[in-house]
Amino acid sequence: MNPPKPSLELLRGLTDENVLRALMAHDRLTRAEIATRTGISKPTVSESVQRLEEAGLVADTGERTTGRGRVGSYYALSPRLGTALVASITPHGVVAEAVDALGRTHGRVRTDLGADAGQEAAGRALAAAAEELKGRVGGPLRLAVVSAADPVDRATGRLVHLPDAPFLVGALDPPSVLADAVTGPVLVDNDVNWAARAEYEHGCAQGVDDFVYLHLGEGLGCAVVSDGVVRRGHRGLVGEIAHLCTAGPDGQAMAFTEVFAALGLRRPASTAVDVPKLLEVLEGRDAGADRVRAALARAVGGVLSAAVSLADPETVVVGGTWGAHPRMITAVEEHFRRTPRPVPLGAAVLTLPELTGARARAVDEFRSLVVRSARPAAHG
Amino acid sequence: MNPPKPSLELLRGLTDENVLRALMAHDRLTRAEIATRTGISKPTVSESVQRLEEAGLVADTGERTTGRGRVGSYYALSPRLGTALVASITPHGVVAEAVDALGRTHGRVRTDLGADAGQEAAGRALAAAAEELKGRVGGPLRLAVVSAADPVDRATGRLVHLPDAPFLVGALDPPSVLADAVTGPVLVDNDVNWAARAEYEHGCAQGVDDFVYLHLGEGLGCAVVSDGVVRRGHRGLVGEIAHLCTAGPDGQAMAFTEVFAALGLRRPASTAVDVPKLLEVLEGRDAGADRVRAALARAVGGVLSAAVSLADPETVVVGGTWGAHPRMITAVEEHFRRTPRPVPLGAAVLTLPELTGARARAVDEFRSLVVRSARPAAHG
DNA sequence: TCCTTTGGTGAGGACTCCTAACTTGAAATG
DNA sequence: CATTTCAAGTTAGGAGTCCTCACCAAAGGA
Repeated sequence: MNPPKPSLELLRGLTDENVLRALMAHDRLTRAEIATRTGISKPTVSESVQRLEEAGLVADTGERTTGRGRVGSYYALSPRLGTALVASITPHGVVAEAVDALGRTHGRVRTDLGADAGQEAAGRALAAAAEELKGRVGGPLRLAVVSAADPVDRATGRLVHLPDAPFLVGALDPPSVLADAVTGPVLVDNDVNWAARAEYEHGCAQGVDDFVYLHLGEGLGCAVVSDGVVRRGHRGLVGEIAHLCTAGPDGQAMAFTEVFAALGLRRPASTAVDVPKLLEVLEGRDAGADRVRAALARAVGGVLSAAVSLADPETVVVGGTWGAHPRMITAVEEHFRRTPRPVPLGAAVLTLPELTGARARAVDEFRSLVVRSARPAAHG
Repeated sequence: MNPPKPSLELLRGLTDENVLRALMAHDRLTRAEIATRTGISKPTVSESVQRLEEAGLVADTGERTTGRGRVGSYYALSPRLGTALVASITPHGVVAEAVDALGRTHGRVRTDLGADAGQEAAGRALAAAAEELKGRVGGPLRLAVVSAADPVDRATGRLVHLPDAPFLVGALDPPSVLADAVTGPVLVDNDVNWAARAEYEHGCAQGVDDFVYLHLGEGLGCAVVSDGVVRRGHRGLVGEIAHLCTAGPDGQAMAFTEVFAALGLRRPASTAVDVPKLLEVLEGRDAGADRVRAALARAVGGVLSAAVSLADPETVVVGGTWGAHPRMITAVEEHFRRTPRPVPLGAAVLTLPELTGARARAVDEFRSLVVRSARPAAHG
């Protein structure tokens, strides 16, 4: 609402931020290089570097320039800044990494979980992975970004069990599980949203500010990217499409998840999609397989009509264990092309996309944490 | 990506912005009052006021303080800043206003259009209204914000005719129609989006950062507010729900607009909803009316399931000629309450909401235009 | 008439950024 | 090996911005 109050302190903070951002983009720079990169004069940069060195944010690497001219000192972000934790939790296991402010990965821990490991095991694995990484990188974990294969409450970061949706990871509260290992905030979101971010930054939706990412796997979900940001909605449940009203096998209206029940494609005693069986059908050659493929295409088409109406995407990206299957893409596209408002359709291209997206967010968040820590007096 | 470069010019610009924003919030202030309101020191404010007066943005009103102490001079935004045009175009006519940077309305013009006036008449009425207002306020129209009762292309501001959707206002290109009367940018969006903004700022969704506004009138539309902003999507067609797949009268899946065809509630030779007939049914007491009401509630319920899945709203606001009808609200709520993810439902409360929303945007936009004009050298 | 009160101005200081010139020390050059 | 070249970094000085503090001016109240 109100513009910031002008002050010389604000100006100095801006100089420090420029210097820090330069050192986040290039791992080591001399003061003269920082000056040319930022466009700030050499004396001002020198002052700022001195301030930041005293504050412990920047350190002389000990390396020196070689070549003609005076020997220069290379500076870099202090290794004592610590790292950020990135973790992905799926029913199959936990993968965790530590990343620094330059976006470099400093370690990776992987824990496989048995089929019915339960949420306690997942929580323990996450906490253990964090401790392991903390020890390995030898510095504090300043924040964490967690991906979970379930809906996440936006306000608390806890996993949410919605009616008639599979609860793959189970009740888990990452912020409290990680409270001991991580000194700062713990950001949690579901894997589909992180995957969408990854496709936006490095994948097939690069630079597309408005798109929808449809995830079709054991669970059914999607992500909505609007104006370049993954939108989460009030509770963080954007994209939980299990109950979206769509067309069933015989043309009757039903919830998306019910379509799989009607087609006999649910896992026994569960609301999760029976992926092996579904893939078998996708490959099938008989008339029954044709009928199921058509029914799936029609059901997905109903979901897409909703996505087009409510998100107006430039493209739709389809991912997930069976969603990205070529025959599925073809079937959906063929159906979708004949609707009143078709949109280009593409298959997701990244592997482990949720980790990529979470990592990108962790780096962003860690960087602004570091920049903020350079201005202790800023209260706005 | 990169923080702004620190410079003394930036600091000065910030002071000027603080002074201007203070004068936008209170129509006349002395320099001492500006200093206390902004928290900036008196000498600095004095310098800034002098600069802004020389630049023609601020003017001595000639009024003087009364009471104890030295007589102070009241300053205000210069009347030569001009005004912003706000206009709403519906099939029934054109309403236009001029607003200044303080948010005060300076004139209102209303032109009724005959039932089949056509788009040329609408365009002429809009241009005439703009000229009339320009003459009446005696200054330039620096920008325009237009509401139109049809989908609007986000990139060009032109109206779009979607298949099987009524084209109420018709082909119209507000930016070119207003090019002569308005010196600056012309922002166009559809009435539903503006209405949602109005309900967000002054209506029943005040401060609710994530909600969906459903408009049920001759046309069918909705607005999605996410993180406090009306989202428009890639082409500006968020909320064009005519083809959203929902449940028909007998439970079969069909496009939302087709439900009205199936119920005989479309206007002859058109895809617009026959509102008088629908209202008659809403009031009806026989079994047929019950059946139609149930069918409408079910169809709207399907749309809401999509809205909940893809936007995760905190509340849903229903407006429009028949959508806000008490019996409609009741019927929809009764149905919606029994779904897996119900959300509080409310009726829209504002009259002429699209004008209110467009006016709010016009004031915002005009204010930042004025602030920008105080920093001629800012290139970022 | 004198005191109080308040808007506005002036002087001076602290601070930030910049340009320009200078210092430094190693590599290139002869 | 002496000299030149070159680039990193420092120093000096100046311009500009904001602030505090003191002061002035003028109207109202005592």
